[in-house]
Amino acid sequence: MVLKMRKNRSPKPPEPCMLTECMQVIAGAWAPNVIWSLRAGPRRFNELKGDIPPISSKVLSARLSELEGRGVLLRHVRPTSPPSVEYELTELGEELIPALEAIVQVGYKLKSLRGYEPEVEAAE
Amino acid sequence: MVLKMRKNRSPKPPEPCMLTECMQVIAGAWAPNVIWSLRAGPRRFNELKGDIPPISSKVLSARLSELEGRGVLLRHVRPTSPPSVEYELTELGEELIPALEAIVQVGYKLKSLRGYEPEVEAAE
DNA sequence: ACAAGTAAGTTACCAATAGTAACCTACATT
DNA sequence: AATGTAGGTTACTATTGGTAACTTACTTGT
Repeated sequence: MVLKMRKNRSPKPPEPCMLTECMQVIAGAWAPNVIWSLRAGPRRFNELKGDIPPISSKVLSARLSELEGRGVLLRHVRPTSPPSVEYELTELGEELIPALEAIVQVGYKLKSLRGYEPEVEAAE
Repeated sequence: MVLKMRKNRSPKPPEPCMLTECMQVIAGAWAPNVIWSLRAGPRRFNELKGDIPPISSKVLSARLSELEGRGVLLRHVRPTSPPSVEYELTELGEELIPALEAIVQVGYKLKSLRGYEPEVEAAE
């Protein structure tokens, strides 16, 4: 018995594109966390680094300038000494919050679905 | 004038962890697209590859076995000739759909925010 | 006066992940 | 016999991420 490939369910898919479209905006390591940390207002470089402990300066720096380039956040240098830099979400950046909230909700649900920790035992 | 670092807004952050928690489940290239393609029912390897054109066999294969390992989807071999393989979302996998829907919604919103809003399907 | 601290990064180096293209097995059709 | 199909794997390269040390210019502590 030979199989035939089923057609694409969406022959000229409009939606997968939209998924990819949005995913590209929040792409890159820790990008969602950065946006999430900024949701309640402006935040400085080292504050963000403290909010997201396992992130390094290098990656945070890279992510911030990418997100700035994509119009998700603004970089604002303040004339303190030493100079400090504040980042804040743009209007576009704020559009992303509902999606991140949905992801956080799933986070909680996954925890309760699993119920227990799938800790790996020995056996290598 | 010297600055003091503001405290973490969430001193023992429960929510950033939940974000990361869920993001790890959908991590890896094209993982959200794979889940999205499976949302309406089971799908075979080459069908998925057709749904997500720029994905390669290698990456699709890697993503599918990771997602299987995380309990997001099931792999089911059917005794056709040549053997065919169907993938389908588990209950856990279905929990992710609302978050992906939220991301898709943002995708649409970004398009209109940016201005180029070609509701017409013209000219490729 | 001089050492140490701070903010916001950058740099060099290495590891992990993703992309590209060729290849594989076993069976079916032409 | 040659070609096609399904579901991958393999080798190789390119891009991304992680670690740790270093930088610049100003401030504070001893």
